[in-house]
Amino acid sequence: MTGVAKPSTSKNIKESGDLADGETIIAPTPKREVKRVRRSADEARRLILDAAEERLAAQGPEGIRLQDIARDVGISHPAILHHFESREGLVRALIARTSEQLREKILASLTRKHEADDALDANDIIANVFQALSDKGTARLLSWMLLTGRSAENSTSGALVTEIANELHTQRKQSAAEHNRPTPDPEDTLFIAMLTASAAFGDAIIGRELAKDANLDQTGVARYRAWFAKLLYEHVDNKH
Amino acid sequence: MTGVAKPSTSKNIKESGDLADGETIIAPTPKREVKRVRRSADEARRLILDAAEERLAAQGPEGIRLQDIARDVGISHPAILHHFESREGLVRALIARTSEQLREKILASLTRKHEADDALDANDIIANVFQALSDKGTARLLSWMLLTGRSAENSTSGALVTEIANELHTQRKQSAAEHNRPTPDPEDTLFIAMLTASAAFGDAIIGRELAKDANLDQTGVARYRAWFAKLLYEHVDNKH
DNA sequence: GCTAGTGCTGACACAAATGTCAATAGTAGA
DNA sequence: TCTACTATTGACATTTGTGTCAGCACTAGC
Repeated sequence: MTGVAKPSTSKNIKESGDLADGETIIAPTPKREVKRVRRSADEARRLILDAAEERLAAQGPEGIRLQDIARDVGISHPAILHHFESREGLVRALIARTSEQLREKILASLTRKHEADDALDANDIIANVFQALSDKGTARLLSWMLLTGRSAENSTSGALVTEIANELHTQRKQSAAEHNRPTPDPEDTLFIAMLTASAAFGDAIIGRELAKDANLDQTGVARYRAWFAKLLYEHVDNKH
Repeated sequence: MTGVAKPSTSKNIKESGDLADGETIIAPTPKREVKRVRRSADEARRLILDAAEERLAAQGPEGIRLQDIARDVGISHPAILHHFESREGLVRALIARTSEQLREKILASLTRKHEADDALDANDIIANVFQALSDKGTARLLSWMLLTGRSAENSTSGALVTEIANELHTQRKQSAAEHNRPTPDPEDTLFIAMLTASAAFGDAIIGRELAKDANLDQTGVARYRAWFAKLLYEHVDNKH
């Protein structure tokens, strides 16, 4: 979007920077009259992160450009630098927020199942995990983080799998005890978590391509995920 | 051998630690005396792509910078533009080459198993697929391709899964016929291929993090892949 | 109403990367 | 050996994006 032709000479002619509203171009735009919007720092940060997130999801890593994001929010790009110090700071903040959101979503999904009586409804959990990674380009963001070597600064995504595996294993042990079955192998549970994470992650990135190529529509994708859930479920069922 | 030191270049020096060939750095090389190296166009293209591939694997997408790659090869950056027209052209060529190599590797691995008597040795195939995607940052490249929306131009990666699924299904049908068993569901085979692709793809990107976090060493990772292969194998065994 | 604090802005400085161009120099083929 | 072809180069142009700076303007606290 915003394929507006540049003035090509210098940047002085630029009106107010808001390319969205057409009226500002024609009108002399008495800037003095416009009341400058002033938000709380938290609110401003939130809006900026939202815009950055959207850009990232829509256009990939290179979509994170201060000028563009600033325009989306309706502020000038130095305002972003004011709040995040640098582009790198913005990226880090975005990664941190996204990771935390992912963590909350997935753990919530797991413990929700835990409270319900049926030990683990693989179908729902799988669907939730796949969904969480696909939403808002979360997997894209994390993948970019890994691709650019920013993983060292952020341990959330890594630690998450162990956390999940532990939670899962607790449930499996409990379920096994209730049915008088032998305790499952912890590594088996870990591998289930790892496979789910990898598969969901990969799916969030190439899933669309795969589905398109295989001529799978919405329901086909749903069948695929259900198939995967069943695969795991049957494995668990036969195993313990 | 361009020993020309750019005035006040900042981070190029810092990065030079991972250069493969040391000779270009050490040699003082008075420029006038050096015989200009002239390669065939194909050879030059190959060297440039190799360097780009290495940069990409080591430093991520942003590692593909004409100046750096040119320095790696030992040429000037306009030479790259001469051979690939633009940076975008280089990227496209790299994607094409990598996709093709991946395709060959995986299909070779599949048909190799086909020739051997045992229908499909899941262990080997899985290992090969995971390996092929991890090598040289192939998955990273493809992931970047998808992240930046270049997927439309390249159908290899997408079509590959269908191709694999077809090949796999042929083998399954054959195996089923030999053992007087009912024909397997084509979609089941497709899902196996999709899951394997997603899992291997995801693994190539976050696998390192997952393994590190879960305290899995080399053998642990091998166990994980074997576990996955077994999971599929058992599924196939129970299914048909 | 006044003042301090700070969110925010325009203009500019700066760096880095891609791309252009005319000229140079290997090399194959006559 | 000569000639046409083209791989290759240094210098330059352009673009684009980040970061700096001094000052303006909104709001809370007095």
